[in-house]
Amino acid sequence: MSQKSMKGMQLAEAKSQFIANWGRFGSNWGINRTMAQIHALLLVSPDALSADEVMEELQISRGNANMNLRELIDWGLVQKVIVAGERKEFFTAEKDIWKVARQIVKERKKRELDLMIPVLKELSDVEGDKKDRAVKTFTDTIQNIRKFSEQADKTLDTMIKADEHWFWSSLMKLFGAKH
Amino acid sequence: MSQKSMKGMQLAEAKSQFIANWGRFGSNWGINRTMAQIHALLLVSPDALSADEVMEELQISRGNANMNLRELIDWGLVQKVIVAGERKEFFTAEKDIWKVARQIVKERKKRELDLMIPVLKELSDVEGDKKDRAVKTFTDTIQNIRKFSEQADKTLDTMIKADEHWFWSSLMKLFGAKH
DNA sequence: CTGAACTTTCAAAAATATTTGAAAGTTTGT
DNA sequence: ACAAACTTTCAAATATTTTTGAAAGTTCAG
Repeated sequence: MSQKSMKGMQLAEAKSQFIANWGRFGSNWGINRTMAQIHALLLVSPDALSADEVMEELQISRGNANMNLRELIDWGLVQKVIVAGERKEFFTAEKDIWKVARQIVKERKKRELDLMIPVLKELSDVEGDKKDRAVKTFTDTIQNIRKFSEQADKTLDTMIKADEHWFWSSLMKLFGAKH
Repeated sequence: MSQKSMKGMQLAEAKSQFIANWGRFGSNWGINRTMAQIHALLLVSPDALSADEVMEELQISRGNANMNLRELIDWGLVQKVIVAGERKEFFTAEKDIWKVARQIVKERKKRELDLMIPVLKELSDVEGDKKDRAVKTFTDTIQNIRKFSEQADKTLDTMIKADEHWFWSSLMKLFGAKH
């Protein structure tokens, strides 16, 4: 790789760095590396890309491209675009990161928190003597997690509906006021 | 007593359900299943457990238990406990979920956001004609992600330092007022 | 110092997840 | 209806992650 310079790098290099990094971090987020890379590629592409262009750019197979594009659509992060006069499908990603983050929060809440809350409710009323330390620790911990989850549930719902400017400026006012 | 009742399940079953679920969800969070299961086990154990007890309860090998306990300590979620008169080490987990969540946010921020921000900074000043749509889309998207990340960085720092009651009640006041 | 008790390491095995590519399926223009 | 253009499927191959367990390392009481 090139040495660090005062000037920025060329677009092609910057793009592949971005794709590599987005892919690396994506895998900590329950999203697989290729999916995150396709997402990154579409995020920085001015125009919608075809499956072939994605395959070519990322050097992946047709099946892989198809499957991950489908999953990105499923997550609401990518849309199909119909181009007049073209037979094949094109794909484009929402570029406003606030909307992307909101969408991810929305989907993860649906896939995780909304499934966990009923389980916690079920586990809340375990049988047994409340004087038994094992029972007490169990019920206290579950109750604590449950309260936390319900609080988080409400907060995330608010965020999902929020406008970016209102959200950040409210938080900043609030948190700034504290010190 | 009664086999089928409206009442909750027995402790042993509830415990294993909780461990299984915490493990299942943990894997969406950059934490592996066994690590999350050990964490769950310690969360509901009134006393600190030895490595042997963890191995026995979760039916895992010594190496696996050792490695995942070490990683949990690394994440700041589990501590070693010295028990007077005992030679072996015992392990215990913080049970206050607010503290657990704060610790997870702190670590993930350190491992992800704090690494991503400098990369975005580097990618911000790509060379090239700003009239070129490819260049413009790239720089705009990176800039957008960067702004978002810096905003999130500040907000998470506030949360990491916050007291639970203050945090939730502030958010509720704020968000409740909006409707 | 010695050996029992305990912890850590790590190469090989097992389990999981991802990717490939060719065949099957679908759509559309003529 | 036909066939070219395109998309989807999925079983097999690959890659990655996790787990095992025995050996090496450490600690400590006597």
